[in-house]
Amino acid sequence: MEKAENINLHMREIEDHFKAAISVDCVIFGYDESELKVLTLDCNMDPYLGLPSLLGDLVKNDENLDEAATRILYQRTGITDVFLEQVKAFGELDRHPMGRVVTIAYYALIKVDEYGQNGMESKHNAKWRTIGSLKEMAFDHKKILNASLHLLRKRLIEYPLWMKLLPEHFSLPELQNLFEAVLAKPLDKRNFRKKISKLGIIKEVGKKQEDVPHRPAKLYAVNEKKLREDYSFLLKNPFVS
Amino acid sequence: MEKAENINLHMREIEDHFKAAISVDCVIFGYDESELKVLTLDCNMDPYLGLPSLLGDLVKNDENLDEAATRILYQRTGITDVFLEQVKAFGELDRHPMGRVVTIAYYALIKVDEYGQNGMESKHNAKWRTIGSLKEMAFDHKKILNASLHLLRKRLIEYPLWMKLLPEHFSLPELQNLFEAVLAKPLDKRNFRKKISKLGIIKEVGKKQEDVPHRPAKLYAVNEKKLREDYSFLLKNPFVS
DNA sequence: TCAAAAGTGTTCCAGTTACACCCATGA
DNA sequence: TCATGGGTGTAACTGGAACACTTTTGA
Repeated sequence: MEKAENINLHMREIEDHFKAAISVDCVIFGYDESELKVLTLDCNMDPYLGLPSLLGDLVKNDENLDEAATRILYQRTGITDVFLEQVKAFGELDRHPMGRVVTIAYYALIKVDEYGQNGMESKHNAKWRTIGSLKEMAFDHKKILNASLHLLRKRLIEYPLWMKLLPEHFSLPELQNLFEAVLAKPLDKRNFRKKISKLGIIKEVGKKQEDVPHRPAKLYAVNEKKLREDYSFLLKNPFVS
Repeated sequence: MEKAENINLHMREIEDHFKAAISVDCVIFGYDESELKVLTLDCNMDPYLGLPSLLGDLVKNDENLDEAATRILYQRTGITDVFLEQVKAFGELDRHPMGRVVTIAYYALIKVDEYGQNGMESKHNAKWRTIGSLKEMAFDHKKILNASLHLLRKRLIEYPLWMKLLPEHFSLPELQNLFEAVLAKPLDKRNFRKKISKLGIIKEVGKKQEDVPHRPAKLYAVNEKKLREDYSFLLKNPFVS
């Protein structure tokens, strides 16, 4: 009796209670020209007109949060098979001028060369901007970006996530530049190479850089076999376990 | 013109769009009798009748997520000044039988002795259960617990969060037991003591255990001065930076 | 032959692990 | 005096940090 009342009360609460819109915002990281970049739009909403914003959308009623993030990525970039991980929820009262919108932040890692091939950048008005150039952003997106970058730095040290940002063939100097760009600090070349080679998850492809005005670097690719043995979750499931 | 339309479209989307209820669920950790425990309720909702559940509530329209978590803690335990950190959002479609409820998980660390003094346990029907005993839980709360425990383990290694779980005066064996309970693995006594003493954030209080049938252990307390120097954020702001 | 970046090993220090015995207390 | 857990140091190992010169290519 009392229990049934409790349940009814609870049902009513959910039915009648203030409900908020739920959105997903994606911090889409790319690595290009030795710099870490984020895909942004120009905000078209007061009072943030013209400021860079992340790519986001409201969550639909038939998709869970991961699916919403995947959909947004696909709609905005045409890319599937993306590495995505949830960062956290942001729910300040005043974070959205149109009302209460709680947003779930995700970060994504994509290969800029594949994205560029689809020619999606101009189609969707999305712009790659370097991390350093993003001083002011729309909504609380700067806060979201900072939290995402913080997480990315931790993840990059723990897991070989860099493979999600690089083209199929890459050189060790490129890889080191990527680390330096993400971690925002210089690394020792010899120590870096030692650490990478001990991981054993890259292999030479027998090619070299071309058209460079200096000694060309050897090119490497991810060693899928070794990767499967040590980090199978990175292949199977795009979401870090 | 086009922009204004866009904004109107966006407003309408937020106004009209499917909105979900947003809740906060708290994984309240406590340490007692050499075991890591979680504060739970008995679920009174089908189909989870009688299963242990976390303490949660819907988020109100005038509070942000952190405030909601703090309020839930206070209402359920009477404790203020709690250490809280967001874990992540959980938003599976079928996670709540009454409809779409996206929940934001937090974990909290409280001192069981203070909580017990308030006599809140019986008043609120909340029960301390050991981690090991929680095999099946209501909703997706087992998943939430696992994610929270995972985060706690990482945090405990990085920061002296254990001070949030221990009484004012504690012994080194107690502290080591806490680590072993959270990490679920045995630690070497001498190495453990070396590491703790090198941190320099605890000091002897000049007392010993009483009423133990063996050599009594020395009691320690947190060295607030050193803590302020090294981890001021743990005192100022309950949320990990 | 020069400029520019690629590539390569060794030494040192610090932090982690492994390990065994004596001590203080109450019964 | 015995049982129980508290308290202590050292040696080997491992991972990270510092560091400078030779090689390969295109211009």
